[in-house]
Amino acid sequence: MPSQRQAEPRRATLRDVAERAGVSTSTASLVFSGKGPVAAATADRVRAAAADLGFTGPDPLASSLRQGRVGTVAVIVEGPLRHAFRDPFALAVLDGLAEELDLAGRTMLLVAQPVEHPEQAVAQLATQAVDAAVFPLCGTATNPLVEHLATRGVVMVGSGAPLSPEVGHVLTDERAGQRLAGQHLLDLGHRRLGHVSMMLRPAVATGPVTRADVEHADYPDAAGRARGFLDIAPEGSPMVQVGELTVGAGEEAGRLLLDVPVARRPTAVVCQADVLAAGVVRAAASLGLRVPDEVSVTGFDGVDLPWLGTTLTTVLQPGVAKGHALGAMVRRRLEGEGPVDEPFAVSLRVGTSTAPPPG
Amino acid sequence: MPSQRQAEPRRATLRDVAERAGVSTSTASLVFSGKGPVAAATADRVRAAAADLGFTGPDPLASSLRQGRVGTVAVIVEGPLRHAFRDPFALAVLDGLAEELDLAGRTMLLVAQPVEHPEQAVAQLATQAVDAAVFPLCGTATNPLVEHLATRGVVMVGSGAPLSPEVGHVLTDERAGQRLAGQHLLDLGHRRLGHVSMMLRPAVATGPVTRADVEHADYPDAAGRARGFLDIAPEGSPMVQVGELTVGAGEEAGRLLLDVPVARRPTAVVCQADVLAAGVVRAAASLGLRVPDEVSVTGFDGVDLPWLGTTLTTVLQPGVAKGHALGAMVRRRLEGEGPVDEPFAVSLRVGTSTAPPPG
DNA sequence: CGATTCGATCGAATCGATTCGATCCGCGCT
DNA sequence: AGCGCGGATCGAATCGATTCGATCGAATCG
Repeated sequence: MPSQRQAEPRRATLRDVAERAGVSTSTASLVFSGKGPVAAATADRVRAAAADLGFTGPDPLASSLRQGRVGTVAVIVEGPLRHAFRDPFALAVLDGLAEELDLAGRTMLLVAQPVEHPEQAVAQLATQAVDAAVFPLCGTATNPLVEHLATRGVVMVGSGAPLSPEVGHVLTDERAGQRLAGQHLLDLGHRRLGHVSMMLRPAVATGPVTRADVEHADYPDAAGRARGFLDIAPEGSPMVQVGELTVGAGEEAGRLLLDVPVARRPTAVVCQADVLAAGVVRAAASLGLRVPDEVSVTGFDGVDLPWLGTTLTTVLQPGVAKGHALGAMVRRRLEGEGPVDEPFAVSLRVGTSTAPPPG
Repeated sequence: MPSQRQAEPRRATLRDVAERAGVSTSTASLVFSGKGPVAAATADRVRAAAADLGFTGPDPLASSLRQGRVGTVAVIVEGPLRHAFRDPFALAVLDGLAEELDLAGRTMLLVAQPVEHPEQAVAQLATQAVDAAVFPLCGTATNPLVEHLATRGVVMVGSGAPLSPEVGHVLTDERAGQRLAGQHLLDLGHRRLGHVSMMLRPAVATGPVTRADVEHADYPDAAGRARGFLDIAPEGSPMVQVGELTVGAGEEAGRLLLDVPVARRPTAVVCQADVLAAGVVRAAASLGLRVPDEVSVTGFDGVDLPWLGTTLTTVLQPGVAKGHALGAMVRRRLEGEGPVDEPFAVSLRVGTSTAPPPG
């Protein structure tokens, strides 16, 4: 191999710049940070020297070390990104968060935490300097990262999980929200309801679940919504959980609920997410059932699914706004506020996917 | 406000640990990095001291400053995340990239670069320490970040853009790839082709475009694919570009091409992306045209669109693999390799969305 | 048994900035 | 003329580690 004999030009430092401008490094520092009074002429000399030397600005590392501020916020996402972000709602939250953090001059460090080995994320984050960590998507109730970050003194913010007194939350009342959708169906006259739940614990397959499964759930948000459904649903209403948050899984779940003798078939299906509801609508179509005439379907989130002919009746939870709220909470916590929980309001949006039951 | 009189416990440092264990900080450092020979007994004492003091490990900032290695790779995404990642292909690339970087112990710093004010990203990145920067989605041909990062000596890798000798690329031969799809249609007997292009420049509206627009395009990938189409398409074939990479925009474009007198209507539409092709399929459906019997449609990427009844005939470009390739190139460049371009192979996958023309 | 070598440990320099307190100078005020 | 003040600048300490070279004792070798 060609021995690269170009004595590595060594990038210019603040000291080089100061020297060239004939000032002390302290003065040069003031020029770039703008924190102290510097004569205009001096400042110009320093800037000229910097330009000559190709000095782009103080080294972020050294600067952060001294100031004790990094400007980076870890964003923890459970599972592979292509799963987590397949849900448009997750994307919306992420986007709102990004906008809000931008405003505060902070950048997102994206950390994908493996579902099977969540502890691996600890090693990954241990070598990264961060001011705060956000759990933007409701994940498991407990998370090995919490202890690590807590002892490091890193501020944590989440949206329902992980559960810990150290984590501040932007909290949706999942239970009441889901009840809203269920009640709407009862009001329309439905009496046979089905439910499609998000994953109640990691690594499950799509299939029926019981009240007991809900009690022992690992994902607080899914459990909360399931409780909301149980609050209003007649005893024995069929419930199915999906293995992943996708239209395909929703369709599979929908078939499980709808492909049964008509006497047992629910006249309405309450889904914990719009993507799942979209799947159920597709399942209904493939079974020759018209929505909403023969089956009503509700979702959760209120995301945009232009390819679905129908506008879903759904529990509206503005994702971008939720991201903003998370970002704002990060900012407040970095300013010294303690870990508090803040409510995030949801509401029912009636679309064209619900109607009175047939007959 | 309650004056917080808890004299800030000051987090333990390596020196504190060393002192408590009765060793020098150099030895303590060796214990944590495992870089030198340390007697087992000594190591245990140090670890015990660390546990007592709640010392989680060396401060990442100080460590990085000394070692000149941060472990962070900036990932630049043009436009709001909810737009960029609405395309499943983009997600797949991101995911592959994340996996590959993880393997190398590096973390992704996600930077959303505003389309209208791309220069704002410079300020954002200027305060962040990064080892490398990746442009995983083919963006505009030029980017203000390139100059900034180049003078900082940050390694850059992209997938087709920005165009600069400093940036190494994982390169899809867009033109040849798109030609594959076009040729397939010609072979089937089609003679009237239409084309749906991705954005040829930032901030455009969905609408017709000409050969000249292709020449002056700002997005190399869209331009390349358009050239591939032009290579094989009969003179005067209608072309439309979309304003955003979504199914909705594709549908709009599809209507523009297909909602015309039958004599002028293309019998096949070549699309630059699967999401756009999906939109065209929907447009055809809403116009009462059967796919593929009355209209053939081809896509690009080969992503999973379970909700679309059809399997698209498409130019297969495995996204996760491309992400891996990008990550691998980052690693090699950080090991000293220069900025080279590496080809990324694509192939035609024949699905159920193409057939011989009617009649 | 003296010379070597090796393993374990330490001291000090270094990475590249920020910031506190001190110094210097010129100006206005009395 | 003397005093005080504030703007501009500088020197030195500091942030929290890593690493190079030196030291020292014990084990190995001839």
